[in-house]
Amino acid sequence: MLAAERRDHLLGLLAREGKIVAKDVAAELGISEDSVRRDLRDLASEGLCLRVYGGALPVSPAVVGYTARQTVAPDGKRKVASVAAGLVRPGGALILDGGTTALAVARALPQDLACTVITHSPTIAAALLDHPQTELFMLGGRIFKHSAVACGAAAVEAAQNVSADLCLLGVTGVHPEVGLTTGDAEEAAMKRALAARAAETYVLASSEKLGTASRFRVLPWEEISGLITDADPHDAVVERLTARGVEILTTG
Amino acid sequence: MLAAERRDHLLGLLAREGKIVAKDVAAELGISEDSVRRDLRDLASEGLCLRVYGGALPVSPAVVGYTARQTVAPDGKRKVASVAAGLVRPGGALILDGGTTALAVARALPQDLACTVITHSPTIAAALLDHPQTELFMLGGRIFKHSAVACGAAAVEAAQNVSADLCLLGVTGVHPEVGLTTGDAEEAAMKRALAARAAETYVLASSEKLGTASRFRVLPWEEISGLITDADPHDAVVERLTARGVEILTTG
DNA sequence: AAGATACATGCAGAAACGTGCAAGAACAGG
DNA sequence: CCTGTTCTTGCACGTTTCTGCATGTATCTT
Repeated sequence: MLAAERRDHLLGLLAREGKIVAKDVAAELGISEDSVRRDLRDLASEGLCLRVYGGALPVSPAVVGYTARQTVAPDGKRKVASVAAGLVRPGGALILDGGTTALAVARALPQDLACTVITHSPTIAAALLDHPQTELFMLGGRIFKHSAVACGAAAVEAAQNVSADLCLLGVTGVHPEVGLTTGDAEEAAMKRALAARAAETYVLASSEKLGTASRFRVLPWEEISGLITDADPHDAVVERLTARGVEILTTG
Repeated sequence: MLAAERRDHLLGLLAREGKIVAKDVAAELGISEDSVRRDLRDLASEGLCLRVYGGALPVSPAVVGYTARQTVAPDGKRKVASVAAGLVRPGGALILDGGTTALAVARALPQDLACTVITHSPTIAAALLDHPQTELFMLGGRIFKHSAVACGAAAVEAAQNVSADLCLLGVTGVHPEVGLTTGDAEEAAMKRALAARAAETYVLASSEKLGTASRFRVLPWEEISGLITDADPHDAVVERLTARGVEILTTG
């Protein structure tokens, strides 16, 4: 059994059954539980699954379900979200990506802020329903379960018809050389489409994502305006990015 | 059974039935009451449920906010939803309208039903994210706050590109002569667009809507396949509708 | 007030985890 | 073809986490 084959099997299982039990898979494939755990750890680090005690679950950041449902985002994400929310101008238009950090941004927006929010995430749209002054525009399309956002041809096409002042993107990996990456090709394409429709694009990246890279590139550094992170300004990765001319907004 | 899976089960139960009895769940899942209590304590500490003596209750929607987790539908709506959910065939495609009754239908769909659901409601999309077998398609457009669904030109246009076996519509008024009505012109247009894309259209109407009418007409009786209601089959309005040749599905 | 039920806590066995290590396979270069 | 390197895999070990039971306490019901 090839390693890649095994990973595919795991991802298939995750999509089909909605969960992976390390012990069962090990028995089924006749390999050690250690290998399964190693694979799951790798997949999780690429943002393709969510590791839990005993196995793994589909990565569904904002999904109603399982433990991924953090009502209260961890401290780092909240701070990043709060800085990002500060970039939104009254009367302006914001394109908001999916994911937990973006959801935290939606929650951090003042209740009575009068602006337009464009999103492809039903979760974020639902979260903004109680902002009476906020004009909401939903980009439709096929919903990708693992990321809980609309992706694919229809969604990308829908994105062509909007434009905004600011785009806030969440990603899986932030790497000085590789750029911004994510674990799914369709998602990457969608994020590109979103970024292309805004005058400025900022990336939301809590510190644990710095220095990591996933399979699919979203954008090179040249095409983004800046990075919002809770990492230390003297962090090695942050300094390499600064040297590359990337504007860094920290939560300090 | 994964610990995370158990927690999800609890949250699902909370959303579906509006309460959790620790003893019952323990028996149902074949685990100790202590584990259930521990889980409930954890969930409560995250603000995901309200711990009470003997079990737990959902937290108020205002607190959780972002998810579809509003209070449980009243009994009548739940019964209507359950009948409606029974119309959905595995492998089929369903167009699901917005509104509380439609949301109840979404919740009543079996967790592992393999079908396609097309909706213009972010709330309903969010509610179906944890159905791994369900293909979700979101119709985008401007979100109308009072009804929390996408309406308007973009949404109607998006609807032109889909088709389904079944459309389930919620309305505000159900009147033997006037037909189906709702309070907003854009919503009415959207509902018409949805109905036009399905082979069959059924209307969801809890009994309190029978005999009432709102300002804008959605569809005349000729264009719908039937009505799903919890009203008595001998109700005056129901009998008038039967006389007009409308198929009535009751919850009895 | 008393019995019943639910609860928190401590504890022990079990299960899952991470790490280091060694055997083996795949690979590159000589 | 041989050799050294790298990567993968499974095992062993100590650690952490989970789960069910027992105990004593709090809360509800009658």
